[in-house]
Amino acid sequence: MTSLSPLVRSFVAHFGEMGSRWGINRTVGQIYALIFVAPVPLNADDIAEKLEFSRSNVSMGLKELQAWRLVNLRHQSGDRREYFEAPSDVWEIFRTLAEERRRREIEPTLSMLRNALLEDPVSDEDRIAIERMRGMHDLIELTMTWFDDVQRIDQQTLSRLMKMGAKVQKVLEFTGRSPAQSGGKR
Amino acid sequence: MTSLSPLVRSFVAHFGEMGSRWGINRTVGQIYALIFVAPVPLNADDIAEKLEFSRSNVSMGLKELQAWRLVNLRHQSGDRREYFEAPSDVWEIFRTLAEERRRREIEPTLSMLRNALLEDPVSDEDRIAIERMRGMHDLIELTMTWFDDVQRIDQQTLSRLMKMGAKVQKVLEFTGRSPAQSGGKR
DNA sequence: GCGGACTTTCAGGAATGTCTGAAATCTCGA
DNA sequence: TCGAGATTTCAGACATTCCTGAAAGTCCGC
Repeated sequence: MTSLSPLVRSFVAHFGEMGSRWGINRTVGQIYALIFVAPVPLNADDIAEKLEFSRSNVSMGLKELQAWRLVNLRHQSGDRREYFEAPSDVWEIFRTLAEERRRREIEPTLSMLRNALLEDPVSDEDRIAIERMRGMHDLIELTMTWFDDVQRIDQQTLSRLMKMGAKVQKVLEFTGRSPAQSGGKR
Repeated sequence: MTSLSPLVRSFVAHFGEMGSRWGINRTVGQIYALIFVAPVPLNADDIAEKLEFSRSNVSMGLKELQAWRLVNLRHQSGDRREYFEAPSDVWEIFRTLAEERRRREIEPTLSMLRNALLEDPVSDEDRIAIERMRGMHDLIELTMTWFDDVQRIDQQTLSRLMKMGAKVQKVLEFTGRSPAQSGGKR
């Protein structure tokens, strides 16, 4: 196997960088970038060789990517090694990422906030703190409900909706739903 | 100034944790959490005392929060110190965060991808890599355009739209635009 | 149940990132 | 211009995270 083309090299480097800004470690980002642009599934040795990482480092990175459900395993006949590939559909990757982050980070945050909202404020400071937390809780919850809904829309329609952007608002005005009456601001 | 209530303490701790998972350092997360729930603007000494950080650590944290435009400065008459507060509107905080992340991370990524798309593939592998990168580029660009649009919708309408969730799809079917013909897989 | 191909685990060294106190800098009133 | 209060900078101590090679583990055909 030959070494990386400059094109792929720069892509890989960039996602290593991005990964580390998003709380994913650099090598994991690089491994994923490589798998993503590869024309065929790769095995751990391929990756170690191309990125010049130790074999064990690659093993750990792949394990992490599997925990994030970002890679699919393939087997090639007559070869016992495992081959890894990324979904070629970028939407799917984003969706998986969002789901995992939600499970790992958003849900625990929501549950911490819910607990806080049940507390009896022992002071004025607490009372105000709880008020603020409620604002955050409500926004996160609304966003998550919306996200659930949106996930059920098929991709084509979603694409179309997104391209409409703000125009959706116009369409909405025809639905008869009282236009901006009372409305809980905040 | 008395020490933190258990309620606030756990909120602060949680956001320290979250911060470190999102590529923001722990102390910065804690400082922001404290400012967010505080009933009044805080100065650097208040923060250092309540969180038991060194004064200089707080100074650096606040500088970072300012760079992210997440805090507003206040001055109190007869006091030369600077007081910091967070917007009490959580939407505004999220919007600012999204804008900054976009500027710092998404835009550079888009520009790297655009450069890649202009390259002449020197091999089959490159050709496929470019194909994949185009998919990613297009999705990011679509999302960003959509995001721009959505930002222009006022909060109340946006809230209403989000609560509709997938129902928006139904409304769309009345617009005459070919109703989900062919049907996007998945 | 043996041998070999492949993978994972793990202790500890390397690299990175964070936090501090001391000193420098800034700012404003007198 | 001075000086006191307030803030920032920065070198190095400290802490965390990452990465590696060696060793152990797993799996399968025979």
